[in-house]
Amino acid sequence: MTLRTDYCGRLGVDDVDRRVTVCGWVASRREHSEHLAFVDLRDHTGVVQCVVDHAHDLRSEYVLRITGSVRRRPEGTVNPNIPTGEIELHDCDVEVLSTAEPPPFPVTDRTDADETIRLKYRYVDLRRPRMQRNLRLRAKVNSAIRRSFEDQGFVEVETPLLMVSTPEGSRDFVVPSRLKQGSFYALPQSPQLFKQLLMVGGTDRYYQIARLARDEDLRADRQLEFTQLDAEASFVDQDDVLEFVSESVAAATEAVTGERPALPMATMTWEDAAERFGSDKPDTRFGMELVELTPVFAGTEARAFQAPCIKGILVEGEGDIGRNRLDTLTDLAKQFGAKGLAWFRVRDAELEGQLTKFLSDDEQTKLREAVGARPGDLILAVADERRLVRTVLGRLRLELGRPPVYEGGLNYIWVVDFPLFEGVDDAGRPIPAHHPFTMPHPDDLEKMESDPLSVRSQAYDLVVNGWELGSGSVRIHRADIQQRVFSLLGIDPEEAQARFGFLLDAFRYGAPPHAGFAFGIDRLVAILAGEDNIREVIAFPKTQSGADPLTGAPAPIDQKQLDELGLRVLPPKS
RNA sequence: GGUCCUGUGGUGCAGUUUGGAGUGCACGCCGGCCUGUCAAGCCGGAGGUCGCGGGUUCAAAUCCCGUCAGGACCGCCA
Repeated sequence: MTLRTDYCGRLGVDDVDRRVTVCGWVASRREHSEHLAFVDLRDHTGVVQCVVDHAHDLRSEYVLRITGSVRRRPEGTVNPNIPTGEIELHDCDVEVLSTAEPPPFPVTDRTDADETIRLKYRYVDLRRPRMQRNLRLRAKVNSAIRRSFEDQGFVEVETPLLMVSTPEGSRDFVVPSRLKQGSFYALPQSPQLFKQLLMVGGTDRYYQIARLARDEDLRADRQLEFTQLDAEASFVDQDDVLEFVSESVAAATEAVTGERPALPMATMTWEDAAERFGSDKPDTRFGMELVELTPVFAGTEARAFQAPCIKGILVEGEGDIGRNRLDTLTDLAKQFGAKGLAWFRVRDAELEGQLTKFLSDDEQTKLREAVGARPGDLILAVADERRLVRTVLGRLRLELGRPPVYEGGLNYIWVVDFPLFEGVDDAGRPIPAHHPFTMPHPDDLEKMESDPLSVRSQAYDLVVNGWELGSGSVRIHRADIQQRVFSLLGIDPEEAQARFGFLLDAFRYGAPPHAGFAFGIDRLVAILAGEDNIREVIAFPKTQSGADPLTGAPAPIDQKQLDELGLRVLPPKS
């Protein structure tokens, strides 16, 4: 026996003449006189209007239980703006279950209060329809993902929350051990090593909706703790992984939007993404692609263009851009590492810009043709090392043309054939682009030692609207290849044993070929919910400085707790 | 670690450029009136450490320095 018979927002004309009981919060009170008042009662399904004859003591956000009779509203008083606008509850018995202080901010979707206050009073904020919608949308996504993986034969396995700290990757959140003072657990940045162990353990197909933590600085799309769909499968290749992940993402999308994305999802090589979009997470919702200009200026007199690589982008209709804006863009380009930014305002017969006097007529004509410029357009170009040119222009492209992340549909795209290494460190050693267990591309194995930077890997990212949703790879399961990668990275056998010994040991006992993936559920849900910030789809998120205004975390702990852990806190640096 | 933006009754904002009385708008709150509203309406009222500290000045919400908090971004996030 529950306190209610119905939910507010679900009542309609079909319920006319029923005597119903609803529970909820006072969304608004419109008091006409001592003997006529309207109370809108809100629960997570919506609001329903209750005609109450004495409402003076029913204030905003009071928690009420109202029993009343459903009737059609009198002629001329129907409210077409709300789903329950055709009916109302009359002849109401009102029970005050709980009184309430006036809320710190309006509990509506119409205005947004300051986020600190919203987070401090998150329990009030969550009453807003938008937040309830986001929570429920997220639950739908989780459930669709689970169903999809279950249907594809994956088994859910939980992995430890307290694990050993490994030096790779992001900074670990660390938990002191009381039983072994001076030793620490780490919260998982990823279940990576455990899921590979599960493959060695014969699990065949594993998935998990995993909570993870990384002690790095926050962003609109990054929290200290976050949620990922994590999956791994044995005896599969890259295409299999793309297929089962695509299937689950499609199922989640369909559960929310009602529309199933076309499968298979588009793929693009990393090289293509870098060349055309200057990014490994290309936003393909708009054009403004990077145009190769190196041949155009092969023999140029212009010093600024005497560089290994020149690329440009066409900004349509911005030929009248002001000097201020150009200076801002130039500053941005420099911030991204460029030496400068070349710009050309496209006029009818000529180009206007700081470099035109150094360019031949032929070069100017070819430049216009190469980018497809028309009078009134703007051309931006960067000359430098290829890698730098790509990223600088890629970022300028986003700065100039990128719509909000949730606009223009869902552009899922797989980026494949990532390089195995993304440059070299100070000691000249290659830096792994993914992680050191990533399988090189079979066609490139020959080049591993001779030209490591050109070796592709069997690593792949899923990107949507310029957001990296997730990444994965085929893993190395052969000791000889693993050994070659380690030695390229300068990790000798002893060190490898010290760092990943338990995984390498496991592989000695029969490792199946395996591959996997993980994608961020916070990001997926945010985009599906039309939010550009993942905090809006997390019930209790943290601020950019990692604080929770509601609970006060992080906070100092008692001396007694420190003593038990054998810890001493240093005085703050001055 | 860095760059930029923001901080003004409970909420959202204007006022800061060009210093001159806490000056204004909307919502909310309290009281009153009001029998068909729906962000009800009308009348009245209360409510302020202009984030905090210091400086300049006859005078600071406004200018300067520092600091705290929030946000966007760079670095960082294999």
